[in-house]
Amino acid sequence: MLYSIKQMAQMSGVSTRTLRYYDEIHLLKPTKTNEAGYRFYSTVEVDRLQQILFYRELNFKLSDIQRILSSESQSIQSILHTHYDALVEERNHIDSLIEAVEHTIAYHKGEIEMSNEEKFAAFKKKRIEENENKFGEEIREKYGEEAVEEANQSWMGMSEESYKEMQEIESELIERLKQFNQQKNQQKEDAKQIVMLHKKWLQYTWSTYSSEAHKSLADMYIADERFTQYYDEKAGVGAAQLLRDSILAYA
Amino acid sequence: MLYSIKQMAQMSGVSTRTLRYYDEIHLLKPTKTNEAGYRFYSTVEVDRLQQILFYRELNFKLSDIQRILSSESQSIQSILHTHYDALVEERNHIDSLIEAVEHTIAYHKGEIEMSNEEKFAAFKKKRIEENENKFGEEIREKYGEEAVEEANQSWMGMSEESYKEMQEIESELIERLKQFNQQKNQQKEDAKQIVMLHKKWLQYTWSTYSSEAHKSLADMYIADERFTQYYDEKAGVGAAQLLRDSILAYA
DNA sequence: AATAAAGGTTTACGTTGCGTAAAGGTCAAG
DNA sequence: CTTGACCTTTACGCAACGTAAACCTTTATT
Repeated sequence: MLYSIKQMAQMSGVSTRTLRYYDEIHLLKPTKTNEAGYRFYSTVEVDRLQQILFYRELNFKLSDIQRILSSESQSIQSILHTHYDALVEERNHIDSLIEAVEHTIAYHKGEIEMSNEEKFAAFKKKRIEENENKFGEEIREKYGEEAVEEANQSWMGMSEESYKEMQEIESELIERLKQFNQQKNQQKEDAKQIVMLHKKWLQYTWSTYSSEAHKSLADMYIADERFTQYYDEKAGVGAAQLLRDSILAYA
Repeated sequence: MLYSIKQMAQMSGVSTRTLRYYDEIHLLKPTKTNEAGYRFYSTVEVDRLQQILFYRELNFKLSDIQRILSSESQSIQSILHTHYDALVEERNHIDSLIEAVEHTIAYHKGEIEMSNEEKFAAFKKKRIEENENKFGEEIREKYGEEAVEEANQSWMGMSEESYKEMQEIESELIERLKQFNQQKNQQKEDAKQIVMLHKKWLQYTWSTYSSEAHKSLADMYIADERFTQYYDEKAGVGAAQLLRDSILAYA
């Protein structure tokens, strides 16, 4: 008993396109073909197709099904387990997504009035993520995992008040740097002050301060254009260079 | 402060390709472009990108994100809810998949020694599915939902013994049909016997037998090439036609 | 100022599993 | 001999980019 492609499709509930595709990728070949190229399937292929569809419903990729159907139970086992693990992980992922969407919905409803602290915490978290993406890799290489972790921890632990202080210190630092940058006769004392301010600012997140690390950081300021741009824009062109030199001299 | 595409990418942790793609689909355009075509982004785009990534992590499609970011909270609500429902459904689906894969694993381990009855049940289930795909629609139209349901039920309720009897009856039917088909002088009595056997065979699954339905079914035998092929192959060319005529005459 | 290195651009194919035409042969039936 | 019904191959479309090719700009270095 031979089935035409359409009969085969109707019997199994798939499209003829699917059968041609499976032929194309060598997943399921017809027993024979016509002189005209017509495909014909026997009961052997019907059974194989049933198996394919079984695994397909379990979300297996066709390439995996391919391997399953042409391998010993040994590797079938491992494929099944791998797939199982992937499914479990996916479920966990979706679970967390569901939770997150629930929160988002509640937030949009206005049901969750974010408190100031929560907003601040979210803000800090965002900053850390940004910094991680910006410099995380380089900094970890230079100062090690723990230093970075510690810095992030102290960031997250920082109160809104401390943050304001830190901001103010930075403002002063920049103001001084600006003036210093415009001076004709630059005073040693001014440079020292600036370095002090910068140190103070750093220590808000960098509990294990050392002058070595400070100098090393200063080098990065120049090496990385993003630092340079930041200070040059805020305190005038050359400010980053000036800050670096000052740190190297007086840290 | 303007960011180059690479800076933007590093800050947010996406690839430059992604940013170009988002530009291409009008999801995130740079604030300005160079004479040379270089893209530059401002903090506005940084924030928008953050939002995009937020929703992207929740598995939203980019087209949905597009709509979310450019619509009032009214439609945001509905998009969120739709997405939420989809996620829940997906989780349920995955849960069932996990269960199924567990079973499959156990089966492959040989832990589940399928009893004969279970095997038989699985076999019957498979037959029904095949039949549903083959003829389900047509038969439902002709005989109604209940008739089909009932037939399937009696199928599923059938014991292995009954099934063997049924098989034997079919064997005899086919044997008789074959001989009848080869006879020169076909005897009325032989035809009647054949119809009887077919009726008996039918009644294993068709508890509400009527000669009307039997005749109607006979017409289908000829109309559907799959029936025709089946009987012609088993009992010789012309057997299907013969069976039909007999049924019409003596049912 | 010339050159190398780094970064930018567009174009386009590959991925997964088919759906959906388009253009054109083949086969059984009237 | 002509319909239809069914078959074939070819090929674009989808989602969200990864990857590579070929080539132009900007920045850094000599």
